[in-house]
Amino acid sequence: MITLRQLQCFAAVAECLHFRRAAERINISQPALSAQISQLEESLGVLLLERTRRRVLLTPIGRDLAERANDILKSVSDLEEFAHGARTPLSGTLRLGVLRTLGPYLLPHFLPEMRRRHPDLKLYLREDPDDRLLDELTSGQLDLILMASAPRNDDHLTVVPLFREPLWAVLPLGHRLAAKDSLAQADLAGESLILLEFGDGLREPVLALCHAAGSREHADFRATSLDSLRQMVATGLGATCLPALYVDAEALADEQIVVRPFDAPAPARSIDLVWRRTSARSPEFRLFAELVASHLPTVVTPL
Amino acid sequence: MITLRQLQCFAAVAECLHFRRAAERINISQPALSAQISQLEESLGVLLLERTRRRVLLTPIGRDLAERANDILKSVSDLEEFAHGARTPLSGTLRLGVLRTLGPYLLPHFLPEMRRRHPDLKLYLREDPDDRLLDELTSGQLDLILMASAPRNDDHLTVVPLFREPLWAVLPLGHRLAAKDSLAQADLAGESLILLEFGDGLREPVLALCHAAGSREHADFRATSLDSLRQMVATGLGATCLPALYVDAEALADEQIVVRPFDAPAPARSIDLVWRRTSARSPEFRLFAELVASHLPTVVTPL
DNA sequence: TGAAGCTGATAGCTTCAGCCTATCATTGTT
DNA sequence: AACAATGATAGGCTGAAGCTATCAGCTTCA
Repeated sequence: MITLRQLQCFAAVAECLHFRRAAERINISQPALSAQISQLEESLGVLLLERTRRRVLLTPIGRDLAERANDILKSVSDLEEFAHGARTPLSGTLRLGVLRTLGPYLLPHFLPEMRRRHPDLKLYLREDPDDRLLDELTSGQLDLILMASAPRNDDHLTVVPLFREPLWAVLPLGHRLAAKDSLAQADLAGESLILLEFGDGLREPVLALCHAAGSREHADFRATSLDSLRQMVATGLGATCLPALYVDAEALADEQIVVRPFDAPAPARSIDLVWRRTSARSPEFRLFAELVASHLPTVVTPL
Repeated sequence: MITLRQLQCFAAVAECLHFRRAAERINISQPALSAQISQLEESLGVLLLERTRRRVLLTPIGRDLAERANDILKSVSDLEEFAHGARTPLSGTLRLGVLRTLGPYLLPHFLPEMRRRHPDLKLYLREDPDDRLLDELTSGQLDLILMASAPRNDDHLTVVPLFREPLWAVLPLGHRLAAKDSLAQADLAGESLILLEFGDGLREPVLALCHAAGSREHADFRATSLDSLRQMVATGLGATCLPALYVDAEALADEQIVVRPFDAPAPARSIDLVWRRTSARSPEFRLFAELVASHLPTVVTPL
């Protein structure tokens, strides 16, 4: 195996065409440089330099190889510079997983500021159900995830609570509860609520609400996205609960539905930032958490 | 400075995500590999791997660097392979200098065969006057030159005589000598011959011929190329002598002029192949010489 | 719950690659 | 003929890189 040292020495000689000057340039003695060149020629099985006692010339092969050597040395120095630059926090590539019911409504609040403060950060975003997110985090396919109610009993994970996101009641036009400005949970007694599938961090808190309020899940329909849920409500299929960030971003402007807050204590889901405890970039991830926390809209409750 | 060994070790671990298997793959012990990785992380100032006792993951930076490391290793292995392949004779790039009055008429005779037998040889061609060719050869800008009457007293050079190229008399239509099938040198007595400038290996032998035959250089005209020389003769400006390869390739078909050979011993120029004695590729150059010599047309005399 | 089996890290030792200084051998210059 | 410059060689030292043996943390399974 040839070494970078050999290539470095060779590149120096190829440029200076003079052993002593080349040796001086890379701060070694002339014999040491001679030895490196000899070894390179030996292991390549090719004469790179044409030595007259009086001067040095590159052989034809030497010319080609000198060019390649310089390219390689440049790549190495790029790599080193890249690694050095990567020590600045929140730069490089970060693979962030996020719930489908959360990402599109939360990220716009902090991504512009993130880009402003950490222009070298490249975010790879992946939306998945919570179980998949956890799998991908622990298997190393993701570095960081945003999810609801992250598991607290797994000491491989670091979980940073970010905020509580309240749920809002979403009713068809002309619903009996639409007349009230805000609802108590008990107002939903007897209602059939349309729920999401598992995995988006919403089904569970709404089911809990049902249990507490004495309502139940709509028997015939189960939605697969917040938008379809909203549209199902708009067609009069029934009522539901939607998270505050989505309501704020999408539902308030929809005149086909009625949106009402709950009285305190409002039902809510908890959003956490999670990473592997062993991750080398924990400090950066805490920075990430702080940045997200400081750019939350007023519809959610910081923790 | 990081080393290729470190990159190689890192690339192996990045692929296997397992120290022992990676160590086995590159045939070192696991502790040795651990040490290499540690040193790489140390010198880059960056954690590349996330070590759980149970398994290994790449950090985000590690992923980027692994890709770069693989690129670099690939370049190195390409370089090695290139150098290895370059040991086959007459491959790679060869910078050949040649006289302007020779190249276009000689090269077509052997270049096709050269390409067939040595498909990996890339020829860089340069046409120049003889003094410039010698300068460029000794300064290392050329590897090999084809010229006339190369200097025999310079023991920095290896000179291989290739062939003698006879000169032919070239006359305007209706010239008094056009009636003869072939000329004796003395037939030119009293003629004014149009000559080339210095440097193309033709002026000197024709001047010698003038001296021997009792003719002289045309006082008013001196040509700068064989084609212009031919055209000057065609307009009746005077007679001249042109080399056999040119005559064979270009002048025989020209009906505006008359071309006549000389009786033996015909005036001629000697063509040599020349390289620096110190050149590492001397054996290949001898091969080159043989190939050229074995593809000469019958109009020249092999040596 | 405790033993067994992985994992990567560490310790102690050996070898050899890489470097230095000093000097040689060749060649071109004065 | 003496001198200067250049790359190669010799001898000796240091430290990097490798090995074997072992440790320490974790998982698995009886």
